[in-house]
Amino acid sequence: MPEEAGFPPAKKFRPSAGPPSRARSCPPGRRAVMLLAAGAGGGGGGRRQQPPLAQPSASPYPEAVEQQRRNLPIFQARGQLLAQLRNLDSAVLIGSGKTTQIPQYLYEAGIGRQAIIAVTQPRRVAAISLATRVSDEKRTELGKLVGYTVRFDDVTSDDTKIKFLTDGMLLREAISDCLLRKYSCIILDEAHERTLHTDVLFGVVKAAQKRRKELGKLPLKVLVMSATMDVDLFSQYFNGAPVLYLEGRQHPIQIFYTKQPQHDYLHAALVSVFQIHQEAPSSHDILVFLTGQEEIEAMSKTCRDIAKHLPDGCPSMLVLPLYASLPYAQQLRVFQRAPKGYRKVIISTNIAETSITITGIKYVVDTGMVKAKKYNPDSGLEVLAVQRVSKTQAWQRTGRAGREDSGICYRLYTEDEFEKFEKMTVPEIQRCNLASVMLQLLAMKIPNVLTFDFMSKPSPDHIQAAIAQLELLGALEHRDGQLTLTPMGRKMAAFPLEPKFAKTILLSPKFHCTEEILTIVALLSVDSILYNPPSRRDEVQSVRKKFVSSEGDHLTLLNVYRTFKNTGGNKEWCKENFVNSKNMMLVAEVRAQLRDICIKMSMPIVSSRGDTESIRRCLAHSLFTSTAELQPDGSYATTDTHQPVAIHPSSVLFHCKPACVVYTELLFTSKCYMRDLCVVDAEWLYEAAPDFFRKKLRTARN
DNA sequence: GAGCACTGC
Repeated sequence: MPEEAGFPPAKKFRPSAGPPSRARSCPPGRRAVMLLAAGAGGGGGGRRQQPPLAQPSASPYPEAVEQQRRNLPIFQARGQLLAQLRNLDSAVLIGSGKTTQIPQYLYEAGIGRQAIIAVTQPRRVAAISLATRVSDEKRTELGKLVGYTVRFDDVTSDDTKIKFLTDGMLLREAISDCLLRKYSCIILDEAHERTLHTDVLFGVVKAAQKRRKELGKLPLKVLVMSATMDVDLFSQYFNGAPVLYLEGRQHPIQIFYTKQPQHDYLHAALVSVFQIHQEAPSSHDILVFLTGQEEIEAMSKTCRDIAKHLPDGCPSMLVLPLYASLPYAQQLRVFQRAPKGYRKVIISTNIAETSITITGIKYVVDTGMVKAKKYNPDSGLEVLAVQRVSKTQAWQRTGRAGREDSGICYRLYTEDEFEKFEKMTVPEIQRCNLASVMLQLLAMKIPNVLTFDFMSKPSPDHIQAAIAQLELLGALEHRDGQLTLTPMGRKMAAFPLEPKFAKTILLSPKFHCTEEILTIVALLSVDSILYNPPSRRDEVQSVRKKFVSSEGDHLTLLNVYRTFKNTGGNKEWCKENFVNSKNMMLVAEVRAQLRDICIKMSMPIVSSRGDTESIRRCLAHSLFTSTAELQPDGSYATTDTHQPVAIHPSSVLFHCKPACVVYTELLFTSKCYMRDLCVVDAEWLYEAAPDFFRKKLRTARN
């Protein structure tokens, strides 16, 4: 074992259930408990294992499919499970390998047949692949009995009874029907991830269930599914719902901690990788968790360099970086089998923790660090910082080593350090701007949004900051002591956008530039279309010159999009111009969706025909809360709070000194950076919001 | 003067 890291003897545990002391016994005091033996039966285990977009194949032998379903460990509990679920309003299910089977069991037993059974997922690919798989198992065409709904893609019909959908999509549906009348049963899967949308859905679904009961309508059954044991909160929240344990198949994983704390986790990771590399058979792949692109690219290069000079008899090494902004074709390489005699070493962000599942991983090296966003409601500032993972996250990483067979996990921290990690990751709802969430809840006509029944309540300051932001955008009014949406607010809620971007679109007809604003907002609402490989920086700069606008990033991006469209945009063009084609395609889809919404609202859609000033005026009028001015000493400060800020190095204005800018995002990394800037006239801002600036200037002087 | 974890509508 790596000497410098100083690993003591291993500990064994079973991954999906957390620490061993709790894995095999159920906490006392449960009303209903079910335990299944691990390791029984064949078949696929019911969990998605294929890479994104891989097509799960239908078995040519239908009987075989049915036999496979019967062989799943969960099948033994089917009768007992159904007997309980039939009579319950709500239940919490723990364990793995159940997402494909539970909805089928319910349907086959005639539970929830009066309407649709919904299964929500945090991610699109999961909703699509699960629906595909279940429709195969039912031997029906996808979109008939079993279908899915995700943004831009609705594969359902009047026959659909089992519907997989993203939780964000179900939340959208709740805006037009907050009682969710289409559904008899809602299964909230991957609840342990506590994504923003899942957390809001908890509240919306609970309210719908209660209201339907009061009105004597079709009852709504709610099942919460979690892969981890920390479910007390779920059970309490859903009125003490019973917890059912379903132990799935899992493989033992040995864990090694370091003897000493590691001050340099990158060096420790490097040492561990090469220790494993020199000892283990080449077919055993390694997955390393680091925090970000730069770190990962640097470590990849170092690994490749060292691997060139290893002694004879050592396997070759195939080093593969993995992070979200990596072009799709390069991401796919992690799924390919390495050539004979090569070991795959995948160096990844936490994208490999949940979003991407790679088969064949035998070793996990966990640095215990993650880059994550925090939000400060006082300043409205988002801080992106490297920090310790939570225990839950560490278990999740460890589990990645035991998906097909037993595995080994090296934790580059001591056991004492691990014990001091936070138990759970802070739910997203407590670390992000809540303006969108509040707008959506108000659009659902939920009575007291300020006291909404969240499972993990955000602080009152946090909610108040979101309300204040919506007020500034003109979305709210106080009527009869209640907060309600203005007509503007209702229109804003129709767009799948941050409220300030929805406002930008709604203001654009006044400036006769809706065509351009639709493009700009679409560009801002997806990940950057610009691909910046650090090793080819000079090349990127010279290619990008032709698009650059001295008026800022918004207009530069608009130029890239226009050129892409005018040259009949294809992947070849994207590659030559360092444009991420996947994101570019997405921009076109988003734009079309936003345009449709405008048309439904009977908004006039006109172009400014080359007049860029009107576009900048429109941005100034909608983003007036996010502005900064040049100070006498050459630095920048925000107009409202005089927070010192700097132009982000990715901006086309990085080397320029415009007097006044609007930005779309403030991000604190090593400094407080403004991202996506547009040059504006200070006068336009005062014109846009005279009250706001008068008040701000006064407080600033005091 | 020098940099951006991950989803989703």
